[in-house]
Amino acid sequence: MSEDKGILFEQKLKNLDALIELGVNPYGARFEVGGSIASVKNNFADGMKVTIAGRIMAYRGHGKSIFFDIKDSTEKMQAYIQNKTVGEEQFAVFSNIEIGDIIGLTGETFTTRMGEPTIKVESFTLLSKSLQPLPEKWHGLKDVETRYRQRYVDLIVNDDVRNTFKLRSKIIQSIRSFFIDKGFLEVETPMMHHIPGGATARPFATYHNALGIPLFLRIAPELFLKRLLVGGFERVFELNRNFRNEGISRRHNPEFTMLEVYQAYADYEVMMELTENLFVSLAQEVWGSTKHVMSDGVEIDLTLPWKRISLKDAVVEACGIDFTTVADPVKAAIDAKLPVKHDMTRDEILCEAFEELVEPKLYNPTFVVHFPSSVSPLAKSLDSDPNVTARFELIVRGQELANAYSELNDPLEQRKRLQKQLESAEDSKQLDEDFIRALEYGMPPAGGLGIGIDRLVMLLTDSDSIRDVILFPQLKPELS
RNA sequence: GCGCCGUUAGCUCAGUCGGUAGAGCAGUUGACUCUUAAUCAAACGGUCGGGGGUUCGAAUCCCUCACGGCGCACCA
Repeated sequence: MSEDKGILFEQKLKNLDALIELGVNPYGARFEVGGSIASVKNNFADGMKVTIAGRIMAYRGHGKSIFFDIKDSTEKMQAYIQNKTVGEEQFAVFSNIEIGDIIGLTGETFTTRMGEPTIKVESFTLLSKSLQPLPEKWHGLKDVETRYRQRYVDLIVNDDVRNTFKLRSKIIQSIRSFFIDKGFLEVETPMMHHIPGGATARPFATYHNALGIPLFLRIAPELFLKRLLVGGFERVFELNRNFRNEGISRRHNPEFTMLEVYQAYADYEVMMELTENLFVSLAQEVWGSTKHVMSDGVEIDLTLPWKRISLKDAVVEACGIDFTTVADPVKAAIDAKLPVKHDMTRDEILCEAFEELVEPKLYNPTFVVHFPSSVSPLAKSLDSDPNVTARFELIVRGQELANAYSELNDPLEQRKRLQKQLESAEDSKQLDEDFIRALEYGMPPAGGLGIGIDRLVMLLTDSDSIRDVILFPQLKPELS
């Protein structure tokens, strides 16, 4: 005995031995399942012969008969086993089977006196013996740490968690269909980058032994997707993981799922329409409506059209200060009790004011447009005002859910902007020369869009934490 | 990294003023052939997150460490 797994584990090992003693293989193999429990229940009539498989979730023994609940990926239902139906020998085997075990069974449906659809077991096979005790049947598993660390237990026990992840899968599938139906090509670009680009986040660093070079997990796929525009793919999207070496919070996981979409000959306004249509179609699918009352009691209304406001106007509306023209922006910001530093630029203060005063209060979807060019190095500036860009952020429920712009396709301007950004960068960052070279071949004007999928799923499934929509969220190791 | 809160049986939770730890469920044994949070009976189950301190005595007070939650910071 190398490890003490507790008295319950020992007890279950004894039950396992008892089964082996009776000639039962406790870890069965392939089992021909006749159908799901949901299909049995949905087509229920007395006298049907059915074969199902699942995990035993509850057990009510009555001496010479036993009621138990069995659950598969679709649903839970009651089964009934009697010694006279299966014989004394098999009944003895079954009395060593317990909650948590996975079995397959064949039987005939009937309805109990209390009206419960039930399967009268005629034969059964043990498919997997469980050695760990399941959480309590009534209160279930609540401890969030255990729920995240041992998600498998969370999924066994908590149906709402299971449903959230089924919905997540459905949402992602719908997003794929939405873009594929519109002629977009799904592509996969590198996750390991020589030069991390497309965002300013801190990357995870790794090393390739055979090549002898450092590599970085991508912080965004943007620069590669634009290379594909240069290559002649006019509509592309990528739906996959990004990695950012930053703090973890209710809204941040180090690896998260991002959708990036690029459409040649379009612009940021086309991206707005695309975003609106996507969100509305997802809301219809998940909520059955464009409106939904969240668990905090506040209604989210995604009905079109959505509000549009410029960053500058949004800030003026919130605090009455126009940071783009005010004489001393630092002083004005300090007077407005904004947490600014003395070396911040006018644009940075404007963005700070937006994040502090505007963003948290935008509950219903709002396109905030015209971010300063200085903070948007990959976006095209407006012809009418070169200080701001053809860019929007979509804010819903106080969170940024999407970011899009008319892509800067002027290679000379792009080089200048990236160089300027490098000057202010803390650590030694490099300019992605190949990206510039690609632009020099000519990239069609295009609209580009990024959507944080985890946050979108949070919205649609009414989840407060990103950990509730990521199956295995990042935690510190549990070694104690 | 900082602040606040939390960690008691496998699970869900009590634990009073500092006096030596309890319940329900699960598990074990026994009874029971229509139960469904089945019921009844008995026995079992504890490193009170780890370590240190104060005290005659610590789950309880203090320090420290670990992990988690929330907030801040970080994050175009």
